[in-house]
Amino acid sequence: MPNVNAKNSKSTTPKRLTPVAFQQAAECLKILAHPHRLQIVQMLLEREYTVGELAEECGIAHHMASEHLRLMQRCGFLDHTKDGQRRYYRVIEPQLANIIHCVEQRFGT
Amino acid sequence: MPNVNAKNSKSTTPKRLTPVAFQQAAECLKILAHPHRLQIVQMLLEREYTVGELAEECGIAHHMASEHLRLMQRCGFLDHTKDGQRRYYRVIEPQLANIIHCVEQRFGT
DNA sequence: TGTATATATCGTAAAATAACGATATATTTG
DNA sequence: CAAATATATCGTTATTTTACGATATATACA
Repeated sequence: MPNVNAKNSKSTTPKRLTPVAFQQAAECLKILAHPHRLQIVQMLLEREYTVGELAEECGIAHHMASEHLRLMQRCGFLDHTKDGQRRYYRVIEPQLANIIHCVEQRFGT
Repeated sequence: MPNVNAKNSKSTTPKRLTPVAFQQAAECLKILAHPHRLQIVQMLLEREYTVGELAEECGIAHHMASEHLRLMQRCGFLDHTKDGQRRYYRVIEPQLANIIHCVEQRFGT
């Protein structure tokens, strides 16, 4: 049986992940796997938005948008900047652009 | 305000998705967002495997692997070929390779 | 200071998901 | 045909997720 994940491999090719890594990855993907959260991330990949703007665009209550943003901030997808009463959210996880791109390819048009 | 999703745009750049598309995308991502299913997909991107082989490698009961495979086949991620008692599963959704690559980049090493 | 606005958090109830034992089906082999 | 093997499905229970009203906090502004 070939060892697909040699300990001292110097290659940069993808490797099998540990059970803990799969666990963490699943938790993060689960956060993303929600219609409104996907829409929010897509918008934030374009530019920053406030909680209220995101809520309006998604057609949901403001406190629900706030909750979605809290979840995505907690798992490292997003961060925000305060400006008066407003909070401007933005994407900080680099892989999100690529994942949303996959979603657009698969479900767009 | 710029129109980011012009009806007659000829560009191939990503577009905002419809609510239904976000819904479908979320359902598919939810299927993927499970530690054992992620591991199964990673293995199947390498080559075909039987239910039993996948179950052994993941350390789960065979009937659980069967259930994961059924879910992923139902949403169009996988398909299988029968060979006697065995069923060889494989990936048929093209975007899965890229998504797993993102996961490996984010959670690997 | 009082009121409005923007955002966040809490408690709870409904819905979805996950895991598991038991059982079923299909195929191979003796 | 009977037993063994590989896979699939069923029924149930525990856990997680979701949505929502109510409430809280923080800032702006009159």
